[in-house]
Amino acid sequence: MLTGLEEKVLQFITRYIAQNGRAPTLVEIGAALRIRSKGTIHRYVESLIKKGQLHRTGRGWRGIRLTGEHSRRLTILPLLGRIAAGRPIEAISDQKEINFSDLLLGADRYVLEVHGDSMIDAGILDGDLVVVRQTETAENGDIVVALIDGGEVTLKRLRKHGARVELMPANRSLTPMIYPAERVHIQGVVVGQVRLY
Amino acid sequence: MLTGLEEKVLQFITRYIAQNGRAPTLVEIGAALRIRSKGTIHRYVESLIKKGQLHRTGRGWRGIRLTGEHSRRLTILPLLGRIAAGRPIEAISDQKEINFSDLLLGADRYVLEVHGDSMIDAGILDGDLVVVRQTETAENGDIVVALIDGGEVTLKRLRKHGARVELMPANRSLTPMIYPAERVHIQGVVVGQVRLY
DNA sequence: AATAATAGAGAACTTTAGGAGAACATTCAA
DNA sequence: TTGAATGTTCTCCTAAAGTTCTCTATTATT
Repeated sequence: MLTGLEEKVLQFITRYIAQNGRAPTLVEIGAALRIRSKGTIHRYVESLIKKGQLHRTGRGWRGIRLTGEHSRRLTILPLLGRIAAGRPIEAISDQKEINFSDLLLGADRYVLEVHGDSMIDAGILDGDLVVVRQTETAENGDIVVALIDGGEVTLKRLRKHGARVELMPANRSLTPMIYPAERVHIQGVVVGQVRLY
Repeated sequence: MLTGLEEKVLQFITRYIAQNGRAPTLVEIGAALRIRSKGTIHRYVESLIKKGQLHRTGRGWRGIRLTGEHSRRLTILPLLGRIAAGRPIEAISDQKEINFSDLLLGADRYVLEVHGDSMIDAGILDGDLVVVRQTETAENGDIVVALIDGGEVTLKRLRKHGARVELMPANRSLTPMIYPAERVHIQGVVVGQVRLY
């Protein structure tokens, strides 16, 4: 059973690791809790270790870990909350994590740089990168990399109408392209989109 | 467990190898990290070898390699070419690679889920994830996470006008918000945007 | 009232991270 | 072959961090 302060120390350590990827120092913990003494903080940490909430890796600085925490991968970043782009709301702090491995892993993934504006209404801008999963089949509504007549490649939203295939740009000023199914070969499906600022 | 500097050395070596196809020299590593002593760098490299992050091929110059486990981190995907979203052009096949590590690396990065439509004209849609670099300073034109009056958080494009700060939504139907500089605190700058389909 | 648990301060000490650089050995390319 | 570039092995140093200890105060329980 944890005391009030032990609970707060543990919460702070948890949040710090989630945000910074490494443990805080004793002084950093103390600063957060308005405690000036390193010795006092040290006592709490030792107590939390004894109670099984924390453990130590080696004996260097910042050498404490949460118990049971799976090893952090570089592709996992903390999801700190939701931010309103509409009207201001407060950012929520929770424990979720975003695993980019889901987007990146797999030998069948590759990246294309998008050129042009035809998918702008789907939030895919000129210069964006799209992560594509290599496949020859796609569902209605997927954004696909389509090979037309074996020569040209384009990025469009797919709509199948029996023997005909509609490749729909996401841009109000452009019109859909309609082809017989045999002229269009799916090269892959967009599974993600990334933009670097 | 790696120390802060060990982590930086490893990141630099990883990036250097990805860019140049061969390992850096000790002096090159030192120059990147503003460390003058070869001996100090050598100590870090030895430590990373002992900790299994690097290994040596023979003993020539530039004779270090990334360990198998490390190079298996799939933050690098092949960039196969450009795809036209406007009118069809052919996909170019070249050797470039996209290094997502640049986006993901660093303990100062975190992710926010965007809620709302105010950045829609910048291609940031409701539900998108933005990768934020924690900082208190930003340049004109940056998309920033701004804390207003210490209470509310919002995502907007920054424009500074002397003592006044303009937070501009990227949505034609919304108007900019203008505040005295002291009411607005920058929490971070958007360095990337990711959408998972 | 006595006791135990909780809580904080801080002094004194040890250990670790990190940096500089000298001296020497090895490797590579002109 | 030879010298410059690179790698290796040292020692010395500092600041930051962790550890151990004592002293004190408060609060709840018996």
